[in-house]
Amino acid sequence: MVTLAEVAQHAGVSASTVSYVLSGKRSISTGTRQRVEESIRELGYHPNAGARALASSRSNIIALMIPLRTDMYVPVMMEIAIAVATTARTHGYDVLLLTGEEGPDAVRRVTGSGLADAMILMDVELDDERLPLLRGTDQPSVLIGLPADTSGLTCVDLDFRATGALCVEHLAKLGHRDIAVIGEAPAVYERHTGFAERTLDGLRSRAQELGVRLLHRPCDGGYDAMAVTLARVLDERPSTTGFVVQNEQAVEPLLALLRQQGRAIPEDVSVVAICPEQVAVQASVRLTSVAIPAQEMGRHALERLVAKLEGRGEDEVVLIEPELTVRASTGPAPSVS
Amino acid sequence: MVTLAEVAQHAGVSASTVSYVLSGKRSISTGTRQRVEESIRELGYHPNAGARALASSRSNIIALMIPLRTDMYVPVMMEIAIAVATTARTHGYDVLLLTGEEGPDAVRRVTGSGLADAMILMDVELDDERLPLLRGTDQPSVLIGLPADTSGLTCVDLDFRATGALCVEHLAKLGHRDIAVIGEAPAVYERHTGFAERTLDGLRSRAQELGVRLLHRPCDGGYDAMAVTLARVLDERPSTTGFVVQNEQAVEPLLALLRQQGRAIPEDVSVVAICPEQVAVQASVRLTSVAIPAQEMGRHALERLVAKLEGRGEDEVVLIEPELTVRASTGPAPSVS
DNA sequence: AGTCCGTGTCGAAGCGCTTCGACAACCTAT
DNA sequence: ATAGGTTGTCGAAGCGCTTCGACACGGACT
Repeated sequence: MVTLAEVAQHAGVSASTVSYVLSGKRSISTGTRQRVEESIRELGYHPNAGARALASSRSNIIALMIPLRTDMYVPVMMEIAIAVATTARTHGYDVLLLTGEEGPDAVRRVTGSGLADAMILMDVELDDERLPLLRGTDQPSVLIGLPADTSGLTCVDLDFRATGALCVEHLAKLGHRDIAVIGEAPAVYERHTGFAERTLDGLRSRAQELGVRLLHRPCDGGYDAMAVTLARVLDERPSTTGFVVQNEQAVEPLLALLRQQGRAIPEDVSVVAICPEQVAVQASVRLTSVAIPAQEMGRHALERLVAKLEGRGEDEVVLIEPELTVRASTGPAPSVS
Repeated sequence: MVTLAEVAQHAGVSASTVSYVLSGKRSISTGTRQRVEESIRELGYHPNAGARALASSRSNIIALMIPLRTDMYVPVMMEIAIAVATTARTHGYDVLLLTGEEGPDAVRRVTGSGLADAMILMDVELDDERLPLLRGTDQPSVLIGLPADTSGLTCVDLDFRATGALCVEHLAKLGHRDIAVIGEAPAVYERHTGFAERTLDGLRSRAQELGVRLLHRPCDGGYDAMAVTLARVLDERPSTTGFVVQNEQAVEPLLALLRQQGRAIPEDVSVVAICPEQVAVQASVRLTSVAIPAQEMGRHALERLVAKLEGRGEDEVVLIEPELTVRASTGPAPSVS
């Protein structure tokens, strides 16, 4: 294990000089700098993380709390996590992975121990129990997702209300007057995860504005659940010609079931999905969809956080503008015959 | 920020005593211990991670390198990562998330800086360039996946060779004599990720033993790729009645396409999948499958690693026994008519 | 010539913890 | 009673780094 002191000796300078070469916090003559850098390379020196953290009270680590539930919108979570991790590296940070399991205690532990300099929370509930802790500490944090009360917090999220509105708009413009919304799993609503409710809000209010009828049903993933839900929907509103699906895991089942019933997409029914790009493209019908920009969310969150760490950047709510991509799953509503 | 010294003062003992209460490395009288513990609670003390790491040269952090590619077997990766993280906590460790992006440098950085005490590598290639580094350091590590040469390494993986064998066996026993294997994406084979090749090995050798004909085709995920692949397979081997699918993303497309061609599952063709339990259960047909035990792999890997950190535990290769669960997608081969 | 300032370097203190050796106090076996 | 062993506690020395103040030096001013 090579130490700063050894590098200093090798380069014929003092330890502090080496430190300043590394941090750039004081000016160093070109000659000295080069000599030091050469020594560092030659000896294969890596600064000791613990010592650094102790002396500077900065760990250069960012904590990322991901939800424990591995059964929901997994690819999105993963993509966000990866985006956070890779972006973090470009700013000199590493990422500590915390699962929701510990709950609020994890926040206490991390801030208390100086393990991380800042944290990113995913899967934020409307009234999340971790929020008071975040407000009560001066450790910077960013939420991915939107709680009910965002005062004093920095949040990054897709604008799900606008997303909902966009979907309705698209279908309405095509002449659909009866739209069914296949929502997330009931558990998601029960947990009051904001995004699902906000999507619904956006759907409903735009539907009302446009005079479109909306029927919303939560739905678990998988074929069986989707079959039951679809049957109920069509029973209650046989005139339904447009679908908005928010549960990734229900997308493919819905398409298959519709097809199976002899309803052609998009001739008889149109389907808009709210899902990652990849799902929309790989589905059995190229889906008109609003993409969930997981990568962008992760990157954004991290960059906001770094800004806060560097003293720039206020608390603010960043809502990413949704974009609807028209593909092959939507078309004009069938004319009433 | 409460320090050890403050706790010591509050409890009326020396700093070292508090430290020993915390670590349990020396015996402490019950009275003293209780007093100290009370002070800790009262003051809300959390040991400083950096100081601890510096003094003890142990960070209590485990690095987890996950693949960068977010488009492949994502749920499996995520589940492993979560299992690693939660299991780590039960042993007092935290998990640092590294993406493959940095490549071998990440290994150098982490071992060099003492950022982590040990590491877990996922997505190991047969001849992975990180392996020499691992062998050259005394930092413990565990691979999830199996490289070509496992000497001096600890590896945890599903026994994919046995998995392949199991699939063929099951189909053969049902009377299928012509089996098509829908493999992972071509890119996976090109990267020489061991598991895909080992599965194929197992499939082939058992097929030969049982006198079954095998046709293997790599296949990207999604409908289009699957459609092309399936057409080729059926063209080349019209007598195919059994399928083994290894690419999660191809499962549903395959089922849909078969159905679309009027081939009933399992009456006309049988399908065995190698995929996470959830995929098998949620598919449009309940799939006979060999589960990829992601959680178990993550937990196992972590526990091996902790064992090594504690001086117990040798280098060894742990192959998890595959289990085939019969569901509704396989049945007797149609009698030749 | 003397003063002032900016630049580059160094020494030393200290971050909060672990751990080693020392030692007082007590208990047991002679 | 005395030697020998436990048991519980303390003080002090670092772990490897950052950072502050000091200072030497040379150039640009009066």
